Amino acid sequence: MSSPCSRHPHPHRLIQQPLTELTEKLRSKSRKITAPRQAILEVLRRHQHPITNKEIHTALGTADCDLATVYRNLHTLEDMGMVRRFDFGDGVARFELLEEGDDGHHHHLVCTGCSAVVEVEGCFPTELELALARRHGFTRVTHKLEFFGLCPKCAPAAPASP
Amino acid sequence: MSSPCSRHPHPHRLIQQPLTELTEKLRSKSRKITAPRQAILEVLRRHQHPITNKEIHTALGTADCDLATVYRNLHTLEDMGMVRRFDFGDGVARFELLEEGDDGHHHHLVCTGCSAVVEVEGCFPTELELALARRHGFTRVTHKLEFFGLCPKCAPAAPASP
DNA sequence: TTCTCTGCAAACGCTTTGCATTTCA
DNA sequence: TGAAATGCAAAGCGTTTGCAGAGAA
Repeated sequence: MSSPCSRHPHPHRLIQQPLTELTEKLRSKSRKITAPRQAILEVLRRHQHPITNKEIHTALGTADCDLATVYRNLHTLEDMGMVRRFDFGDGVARFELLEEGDDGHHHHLVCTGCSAVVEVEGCFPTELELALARRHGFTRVTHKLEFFGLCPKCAPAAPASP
Repeated sequence: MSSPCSRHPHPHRLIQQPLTELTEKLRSKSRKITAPRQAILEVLRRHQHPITNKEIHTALGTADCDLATVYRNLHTLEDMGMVRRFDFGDGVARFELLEEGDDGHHHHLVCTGCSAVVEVEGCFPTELELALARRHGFTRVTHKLEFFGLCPKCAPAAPASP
């Protein structure tokens, strides 16, 4: 890919951060380390693609807590910069745990058939974004970019197309 | 901008299509030309940026119809390819009327302060998208891309930043 | 007359919120 | 003890849907 941006240090989303490191971050901002919160972090740590509140809630299993608590915690974690919100355009928020020092800026290729997700290394070229900002006098410009298509498994089901 | 895509024949969104041409398109697909439908098309024709169902409903004024009718009509128009849906990530669908022959693929720069919208000429380089599709074996790959930032009017309100 | 569309009202799914209670520090 | 977090239930919001009646072809 010709012009990947530099904001993307963790292309494989393998969260190496131990749970203790995560809870430490909570402690440092005087947030309490509760059972639901730890369980939610564990679920996020195990998943390498964005997951919804409901999926998190289901994945909690024994460590079950109220769905509202999941929502509240994801807001908290987002505010603290520990988690990043993604929008696949289906009206449901999805979240990924962030590695230390990663701002989480990256994109996905989502199968419109089976919802399989591939993490994308490329990014909208930064120069284009800067040019755009300059041209219209905007500051603090970012972008949201997601790709959609049919994965190899789902492709045969649909009529031929490039 | 280095690599604009070719799918964007109408950068200024000045809808020149007369209402009769639009209703003709409806007629050709055996959809009825009703008062609410005409009024909705008129509203869309007058607006050069994506607007929400509720905004359309409000803009109807005297030609008022049920909000559900607005929703239903925008689905119909979308299915017919006369309108394109956009998602600014705030959980509300927005629509733009399409010119004949335009598939509506373009992007926006949205002010996070006042919601001002600028239509963007640039696009994610097609070659990158194709490379991405090839690499992961996906077909029919498209993307959703929107830019967000602070417009000149809203910039002073926030602390200095590039 | 037939098929589509509309209004109305109810329901839906995701998300947020108020409040009393519990839990962590 | 005090601040923060939780469970529960209700509400909020955008959107969809069922149904009976109205309207276009």
